[in-house]
Amino acid sequence: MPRTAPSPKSAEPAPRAKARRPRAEPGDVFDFQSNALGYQLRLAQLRAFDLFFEMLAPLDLSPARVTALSLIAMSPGTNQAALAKALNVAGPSALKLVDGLESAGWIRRVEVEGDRRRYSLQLTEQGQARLAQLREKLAEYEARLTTGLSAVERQQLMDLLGRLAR
Amino acid sequence: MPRTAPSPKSAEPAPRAKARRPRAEPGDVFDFQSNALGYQLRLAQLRAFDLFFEMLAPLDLSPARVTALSLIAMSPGTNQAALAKALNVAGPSALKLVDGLESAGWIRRVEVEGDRRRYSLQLTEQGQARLAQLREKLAEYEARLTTGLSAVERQQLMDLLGRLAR
DNA sequence: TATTGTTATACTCTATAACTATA
DNA sequence: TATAGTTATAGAGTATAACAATA
Repeated sequence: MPRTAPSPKSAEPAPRAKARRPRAEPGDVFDFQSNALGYQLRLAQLRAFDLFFEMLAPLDLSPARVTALSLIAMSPGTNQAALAKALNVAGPSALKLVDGLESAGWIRRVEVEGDRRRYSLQLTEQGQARLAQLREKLAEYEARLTTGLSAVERQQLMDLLGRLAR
Repeated sequence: MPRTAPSPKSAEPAPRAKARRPRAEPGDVFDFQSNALGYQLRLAQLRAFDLFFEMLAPLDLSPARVTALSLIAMSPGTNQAALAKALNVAGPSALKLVDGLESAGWIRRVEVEGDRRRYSLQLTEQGQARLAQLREKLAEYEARLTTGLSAVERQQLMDLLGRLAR
């Protein structure tokens, strides 16, 4: 992604008559990035994802899986339909998240007595045991993501983002 | 996506012995979202994308296409290889962006005399004419995205995001 | 040999529609 | 009839590998 201009060109000599092509510079009327919040958001998101996968891929986790795992940990016994609704994704998407968490050993599907249509989603013993490690990793991730920001600035950023997503 | 807790439960009576399941609440040790900047970033990004497509789909544009279009408008005559490098995407991805912009009537591939391998990417007359409209739409998009933020807060957010993506 | 653009292919994430088995 | 979970399928986005034409 083009983050910034290659270099300031203000010190360059003016173009000589027709010797140069009309090549616009960042900051001109066709520069739809430099002052675009949507674009900055996209770049920040890309950086956050890169860092996330770098740090958490060894645990077989993606951002979406962590969210799903967190919901299951907070509401043990929940089912896929409730999970899909809470995550605001379609049924098959929730199913894949559950499949992923299950094959990575984090959770298990348990039959529900009284309703043979649904599964109760529960942490495995291994998953339970690994939650502490995950919490540490996530704290480390957040720390690295906000390297260079003070605690106050980090909170400011959270607040401003929250007011955006409202 | 689960944005906030359903409601504060602090006013509830304490659980009676074994009458309740151990159901954790947001803010507890398994809540990996509430205080996670990465998560807030994801939500804000989702909101930004939704709004973008709502407002700019009629122009056959996606965020990536706008970035590509902007680069072409700022560097008329550039080619796909240069575009791919500037966008930090693989060749076939740049090709699809160019295909999309071309079939939407924004740009055209022009043969380059002296090097029959490459195309010169240029705005069409129609594309040229629609740039002003696009600029307006993007300004309106930014305004709607930051509804509720002051100009100072918007700039703060840009700066903080920039320091994140560094 | 290297470069430009292209095609073929694959993988991920997302969605909808249709199916099954249960309720 | 409605619900829970699943399968099949499709589309957007990304990537790599292999290829043709040209330099």
